[in-house]
Amino acid sequence: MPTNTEIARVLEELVALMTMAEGSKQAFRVRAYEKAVAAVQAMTQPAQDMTETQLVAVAGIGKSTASKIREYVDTGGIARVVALRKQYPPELMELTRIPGLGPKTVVLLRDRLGIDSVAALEQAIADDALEGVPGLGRKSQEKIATAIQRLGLHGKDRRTPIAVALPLAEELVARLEELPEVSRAQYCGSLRRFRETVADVDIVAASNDGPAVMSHFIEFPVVAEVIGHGDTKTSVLTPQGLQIDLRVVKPGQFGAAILYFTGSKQHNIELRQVAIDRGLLLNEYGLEETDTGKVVASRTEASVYKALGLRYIPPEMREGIGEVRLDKLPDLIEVDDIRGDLHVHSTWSGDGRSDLDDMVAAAATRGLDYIAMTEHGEELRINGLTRDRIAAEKVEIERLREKYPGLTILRGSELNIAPDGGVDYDPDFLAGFDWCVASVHTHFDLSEAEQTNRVVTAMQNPAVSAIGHLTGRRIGHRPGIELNARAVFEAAAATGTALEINGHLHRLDVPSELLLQARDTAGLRFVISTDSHHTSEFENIRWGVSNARRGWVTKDKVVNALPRGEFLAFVAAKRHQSGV
DNA sequence: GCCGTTTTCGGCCCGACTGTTTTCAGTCG
Repeated sequence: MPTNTEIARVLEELVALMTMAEGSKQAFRVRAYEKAVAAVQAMTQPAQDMTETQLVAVAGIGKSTASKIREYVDTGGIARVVALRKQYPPELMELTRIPGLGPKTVVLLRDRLGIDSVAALEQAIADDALEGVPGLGRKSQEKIATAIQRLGLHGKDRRTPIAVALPLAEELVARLEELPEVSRAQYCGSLRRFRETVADVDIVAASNDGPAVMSHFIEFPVVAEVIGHGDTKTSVLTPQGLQIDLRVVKPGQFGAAILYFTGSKQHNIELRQVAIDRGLLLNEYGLEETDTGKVVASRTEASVYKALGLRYIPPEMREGIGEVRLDKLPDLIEVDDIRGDLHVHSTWSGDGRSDLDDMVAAAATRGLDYIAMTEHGEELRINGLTRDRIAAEKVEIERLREKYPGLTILRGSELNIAPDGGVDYDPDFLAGFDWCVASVHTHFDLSEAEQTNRVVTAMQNPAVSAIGHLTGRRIGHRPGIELNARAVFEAAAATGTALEINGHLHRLDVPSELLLQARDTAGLRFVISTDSHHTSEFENIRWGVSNARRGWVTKDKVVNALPRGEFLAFVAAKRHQSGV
């Protein structure tokens, strides 16, 4: 039976195919299906269990889409998709990946020249055949030829992991803010919304001299190629093929501009709808009265939301999945709410890079109330600690407890979850730890049922306080393990086991789309951890919190936002239960 | 295709840039 993610995927294919059929991404039918994709992604209930009537009740899903979803669930396919695939085969669809080639041009090329694949297009260019086609000239042919050359290097569908894009964006913003002409700069787009991969980096700069900013920008060392260059908008490529778009607006328009460029597209469309209902016009320069053109708000994002009669919606929530129409926004977790860090390594673990004293000192400096030292369990052969080594570390931890009386140092372990759900050490030895996080580090290729059973079994172990980096994914490198997410959430709630939200930019695990699905699981608790191996990595808490916010995680669900006493009570409750 | 205290038809977000046009279509975000 298909999950919501799979249903959303087939609807996304329908969006692409309909774009060809309609000849435009802006076609109302295309946008309607796009809305339906967002609606399915935002649902917390499995669509496969819903009747057509129930599906139609979901905002953004009408009769036609509902029946297609049922058709997909019941038969494993959608006749309309199959028919459209025949009309627009995958090889032809490949052509739309070439920047500059949209549906109209692709269809035109097929009708005029019989071009139905990238290879055929390359041949046509070699034969100099494109210039005869209406609307295409010498420049178009050259642009397309270059675009094909670097297809794969930066095709429209290539996405860059946030771990690569975020540091680059922060550096570019700092560089822009050093320019005398620039008063402020901010990266926007999906990066600001904290998506785990991005297609490009959008930056907005406030300045009264756009052309000057642009000429500085195209000289930045990171710029390998200039794609487009205007007075207010410039697009460049990095040597790695990542596209950077820079927009310059007047300082007084900065708020409206970053709101617009942060998106998401769907969020913007909904905001503009709200504006229209109020007789207002919203664009990247401001919110103005439609009749008079008088600007109502533009300097800050907050002022625009306020003028629209809305509460400020944090960037991480702006996905157009219902946040605009919420009566009350959730009280999202913030970095300042975090009181402790419960997944920390030192050089006692083979892969630790700062020693125990430095790690504890860094935690104390950050003002944390409690931390858990969670060195790797013995089953992780390269990095894990034997019982003797754990006893030796215990002596050191007791020394540090005296040195830092204001910091509660829990003695723990990051246990390895075996394929059968078992963990390192024996029950008596495990009982000596204060806090254990159990994680999957091996056997990533078991079936969904086996993986689910494995994780649920580990949760039933009274020594396991939390499950570390749930899916084990490495963003851009390794997919996560197959899991029945709903079963895992329910078992975590039932056993009082927290789910870790790992703040490493390479992990961000639990993924935010699963966090969204977990919203209505009663009693489920999270712990936001840095998984630090070096003192500098305590900063990862920012990313863990951002990922949690993307999943609409509220403060009351985060155990390491609890004051020390309440947190210790949560730990004790799990350990005293007999293993449900 | 979806939607509706302006409801069953007629709307549907808005603008920059490019290349090809003599005023605009296509693409993109």
